[in-house]
Amino acid sequence: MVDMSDFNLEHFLPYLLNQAAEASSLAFQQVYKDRYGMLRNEWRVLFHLGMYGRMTAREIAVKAQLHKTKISRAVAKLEARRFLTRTRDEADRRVEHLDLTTAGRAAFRDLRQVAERYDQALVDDLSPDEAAHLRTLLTRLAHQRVSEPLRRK
Amino acid sequence: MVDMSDFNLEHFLPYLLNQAAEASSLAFQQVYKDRYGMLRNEWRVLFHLGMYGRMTAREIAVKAQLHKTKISRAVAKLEARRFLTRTRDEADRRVEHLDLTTAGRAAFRDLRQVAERYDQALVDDLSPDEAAHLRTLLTRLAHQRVSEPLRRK
DNA sequence: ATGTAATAGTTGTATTTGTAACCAACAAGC
DNA sequence: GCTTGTTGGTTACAAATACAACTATTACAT
Repeated sequence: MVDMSDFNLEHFLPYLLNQAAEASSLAFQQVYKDRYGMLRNEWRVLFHLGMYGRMTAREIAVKAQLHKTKISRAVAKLEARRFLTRTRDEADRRVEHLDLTTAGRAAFRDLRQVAERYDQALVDDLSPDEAAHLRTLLTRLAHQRVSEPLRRK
Repeated sequence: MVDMSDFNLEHFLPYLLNQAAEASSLAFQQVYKDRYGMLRNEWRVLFHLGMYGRMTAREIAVKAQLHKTKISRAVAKLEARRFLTRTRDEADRRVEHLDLTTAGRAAFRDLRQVAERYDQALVDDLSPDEAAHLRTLLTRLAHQRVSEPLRRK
């Protein structure tokens, strides 16, 4: 038999993860967009600074696994909207340190609270163990790098 | 205590799902881009037609949860590259039926094979039960619609 | 039959993104 | 010192996306 395969698109992990990511981000995205006019990358930068305090663009890029141009643009927007300030490092003048302003911290706390409840709602019908396990698996997938099995034939 | 919260960004499901989706798509994306010059939506349309046979744009949009403009553009590109053909429905002349060409089916089979092995590699260090459970949870998340807990305060 | 609404699909325009090239500051070798 | 390479961050331009408005066709109500 030539065309034998039990592949199922609906079960294909990259596809499934994308669908789940998309669906689970949708309503939350609406909140930071409507309340603060933020885009995804701006929200991410805000949360990194809110969670971890002062960071440089590069540190955020590494931690969030985002390209530096995305950070650059997100930072510019957040600065324009007075959610953060930049401080040039005097020892290494290439680097700039980013800090949330009072408004930035307020936005962060507001959105964090939304995120917290939203996350809770997402795992509402899972047992705590199940939810924890899910997060563990996803964390592993998020850091896994596959390259071997893609060579031709 | 004013600013009390045990929220953890790295555990926030929408964030985690996005990271996992991004990471798990990366290498596969490289393949359909390099081999066939396809974008994500084109790959998705190709796979829907490959998996389910003749469909209309709207049917794909519903099944893949994609906006119709994305489908429209992906179909146009796939048609230009001779991976599919359109046939106007004579009974309802608004509708067009999409079919893969021979080249389209060949590309599909090639990529499906890659996808199959790639998926296998992703769950390589999971037990079959664990992998199945993961897919079940993700499927549920992909279809879940949360809206309640986002109202302010 | 005729007017109104709904549906399938496309297109226009403003935003966003991706990629590469870029600038400025530092580091290291000679 | 200079020259070469690296790093932190920005910018330019092409490509991709979102959203609304659009065309064409069908359905439905009167």
